[in-house]
Amino acid sequence: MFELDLRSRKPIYEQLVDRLKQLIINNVLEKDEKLPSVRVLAQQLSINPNTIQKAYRELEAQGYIYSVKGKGSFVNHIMMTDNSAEIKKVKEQLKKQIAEALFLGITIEELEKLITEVEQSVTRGDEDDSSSERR
Amino acid sequence: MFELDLRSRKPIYEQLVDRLKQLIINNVLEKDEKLPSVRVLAQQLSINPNTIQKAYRELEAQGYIYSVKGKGSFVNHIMMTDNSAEIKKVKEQLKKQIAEALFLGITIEELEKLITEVEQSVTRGDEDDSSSERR
DNA sequence: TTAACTGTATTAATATATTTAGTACAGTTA
DNA sequence: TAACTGTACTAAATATATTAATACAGTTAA
Repeated sequence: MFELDLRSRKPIYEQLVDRLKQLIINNVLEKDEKLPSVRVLAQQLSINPNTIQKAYRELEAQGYIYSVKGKGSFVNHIMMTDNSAEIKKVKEQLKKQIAEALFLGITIEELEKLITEVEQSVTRGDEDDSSSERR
Repeated sequence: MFELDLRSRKPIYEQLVDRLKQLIINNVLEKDEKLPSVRVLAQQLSINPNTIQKAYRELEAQGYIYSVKGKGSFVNHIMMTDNSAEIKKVKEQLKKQIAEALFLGITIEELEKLITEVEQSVTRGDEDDSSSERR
């Protein structure tokens, strides 16, 4: 399904959360699509099922997936009823990132270009994972 | 100088780096201004000097401050000669955050409003720390 | 019903990362 | 010289992340 960096200082379960979020956001995983079971995914990635479970639990708490005992975990079809807390968090984080970007010399034009880029790739449903690891 | 959340899962030195970055970016700390010495700040915050040192080392590596043995640590007046790696990192992170924001229902208009907000507060030199703890 | 799958929970052991503590050395300043 | 600065290092303590093993309950299909 994807790769992890076991040597990274970033915890595995956080990598999992980020990666799965991206796949959901970019429509690679469709609404109601079934995710691999904790045991299967653990075997595929050669890590412990508990670590997968921790990631799934976090994704469920953030409203990205829902889990049904005995059936599996699925991509959420509606956003969680109350995501205002999450929205606030993302906005705060964005403000910090934008301030840092401007400080580093990135122009407003570049920032707006980033937005349109992301907007297009998301609506097209691309898997634009510019973060790295293509092999 | 500021507060830390010792109960947070986020390492203290990372909180320090983030907080000091914000102060520098928002011009609360001016160019060439002297930061508190590692020992003094450690005492003020009731944490170990080594933790401060680790944060300062990180800030120096990222080009935000410079340190002179025997004199102290100071806010950098010029950005580091090569911050392209940092710029790339910030851009990647921004793309992820923007994708998440759009997914959560934040509109492009809101994103652009965020940019102008940040841009104005930075150029005005406000300490717009909307993240919290005003007392 | 049974067998094989699912999520979930719990406890213990292990590994890794963070923080503290203590000490030392070198440069600066008055 | 005395008191400040940054920096480096080792060791111990603490916190966090990961693994391992096991158990239980719901689902599905033979």
